[in-house]
Amino acid sequence: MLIGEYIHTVDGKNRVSLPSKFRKEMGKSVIVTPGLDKCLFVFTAKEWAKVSKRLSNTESDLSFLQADKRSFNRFMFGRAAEVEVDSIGRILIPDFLKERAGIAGKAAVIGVEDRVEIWNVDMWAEYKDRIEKEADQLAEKLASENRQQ
Amino acid sequence: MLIGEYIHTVDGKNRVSLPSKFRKEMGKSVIVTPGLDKCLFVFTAKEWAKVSKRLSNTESDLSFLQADKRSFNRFMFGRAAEVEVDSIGRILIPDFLKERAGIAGKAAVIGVEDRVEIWNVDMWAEYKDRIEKEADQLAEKLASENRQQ
DNA sequence: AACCAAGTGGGAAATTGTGGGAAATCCATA
DNA sequence: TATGGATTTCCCACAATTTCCCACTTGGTT
Repeated sequence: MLIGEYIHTVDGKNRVSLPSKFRKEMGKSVIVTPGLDKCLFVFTAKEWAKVSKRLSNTESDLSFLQADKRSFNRFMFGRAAEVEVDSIGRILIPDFLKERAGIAGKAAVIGVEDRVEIWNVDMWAEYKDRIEKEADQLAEKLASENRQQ
Repeated sequence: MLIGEYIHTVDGKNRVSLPSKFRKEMGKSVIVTPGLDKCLFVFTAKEWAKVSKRLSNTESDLSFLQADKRSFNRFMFGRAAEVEVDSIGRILIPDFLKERAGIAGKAAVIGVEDRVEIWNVDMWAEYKDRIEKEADQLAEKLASENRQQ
């Protein structure tokens, strides 16, 4: 399971070290995609297989209108990149993704159960503040939704 | 069951001894997360599995499509850390968690049934005071209600 | 008093994160 | 097709941090 927060540098060649604790699980090749909320998602090959299968399956129960779905898939697939993990555990962030996430200098690398997210450090700090404040409300809400199921 | 209060030092390398009475139950690897009231929760691997399963609701593979779930997962996993218990029963508190809990020098290590909590000593003292006063008031209130009957 | 267990501290070794140079590849142009 | 330049890939090196191990101290027990 991928968990925890790490602040790593993005060097002049757009390389970011994966935290050593993640390396085993990440394997030697990963998929980087634009994520939701202005971060980047990094999936293991295995997770990506799951995700892409679910997204491309036209009979899936995802409540997308077909047009929306096409757009979303362009967003996810069209801008995804398969990148190699180098011999000492770094990945290379393609320019357009780096730009999209507003990443430069330092980046927050976050383990979120089965994927990794890469954030602009400041945005991550802000985001954390916000979710912390909302946490209690959110927990209650999820709990009540659970109850209703 | 984990019970009792211990004041332990957090040394220059961010290490804290688990009370020897807790060690057997904690195993060799635990999960540390930000808890409520600015303390840290320390779960056994087993407890964590329960907690995270209950909260993360993994039955939908694409939970990242829902904003609520994204937030919550980042909250749960992004700020947690899996840490090894060293050969003599200490754990290492990651900087970002230590900071969040305002821990330095000394920390209160509290057994709370099925998890351990780590507190800034002063905050713990205050919290205890408050609970105790509330308990007193509550007792008095109950007593006076009784008297009036 | 001697012993044991628990908590604390610190040194040495191993690992991790970072930077940068050299080799390989690609691309445009002559 | 050959050439020069730029970019990418691969590899090595350094510094800082982390990990591992051992030793000291304290307090309680026999």
